[in-house]
Amino acid sequence: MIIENSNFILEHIASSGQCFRMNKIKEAEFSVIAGGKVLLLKQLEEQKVLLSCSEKDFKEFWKDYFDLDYDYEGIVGGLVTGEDEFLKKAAAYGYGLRILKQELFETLITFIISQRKSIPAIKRCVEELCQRFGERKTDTAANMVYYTFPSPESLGKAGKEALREAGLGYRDEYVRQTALAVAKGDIDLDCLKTLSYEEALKELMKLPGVGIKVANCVALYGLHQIDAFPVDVWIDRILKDIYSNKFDVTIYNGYAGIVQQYMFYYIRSL
DNA sequence: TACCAGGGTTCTA
DNA sequence: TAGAACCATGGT
Repeated sequence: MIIENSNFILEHIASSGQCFRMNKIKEAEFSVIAGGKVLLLKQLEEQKVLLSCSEKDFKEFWKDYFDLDYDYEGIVGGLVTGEDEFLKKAAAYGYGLRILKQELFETLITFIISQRKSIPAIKRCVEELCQRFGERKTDTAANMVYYTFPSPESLGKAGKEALREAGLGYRDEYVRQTALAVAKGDIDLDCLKTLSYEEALKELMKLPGVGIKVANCVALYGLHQIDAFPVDVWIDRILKDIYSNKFDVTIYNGYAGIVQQYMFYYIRSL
């Protein structure tokens, strides 16, 4: 099926460092694995995308996953015509970026893995985990064999050696213990969705390997707390070098996380 | 070959 | 309480 939507550029979303299982297949064509499904996408025009799924799957899952009901055009347009010179350039450069609504457990584990790793290394590591501990599936429409993201149970009972072989390094125990906590019900991920931003951060940071930065990424990409503003080494450089540590995030109340995403994407291109 | 990566935890002063 | 040291591994 074909959908038309403004501010939806696959190239930018796939390389924005918020999801690690969206890959470029060839020019303008991408695959993404989420929710136990695989989807192929092709950018036909700036506002036109071809999807391999049925209309039913689109309505029930992918539309929400790509947050297609939210008006990014208004926000990004506001930044482009705003007064902040850096954000003007960032918004123009990253036009088409959206904040995905990813599954909570996958977001939690992948961002625990992300610490002190480059994006290509994270993607490789996540794929390795899926192949070792996920479920093997075949999609006839996409003509693809793929692996789902592992369940909390399968990661919780994974051996330390197997996790090391997947390239987790010292994060192996973080992943195992966190997966175990979810599997045993020591933390109720669904319950996090009912909490405020601050309360959710507090709960997330009780988990091993989850500090303030990872918790903010989980809040933004997994809980869709759109005001979350994760500060990693790149954002930290911007706050210091561009804004002399005087950046006022409260100006962007209601969409700070989107601002953060455009900053991150732009600074990495420089 | 060095250096760095969407950091967190623990130790030390 | 703030800052330094340490952690394992892949990409460039």
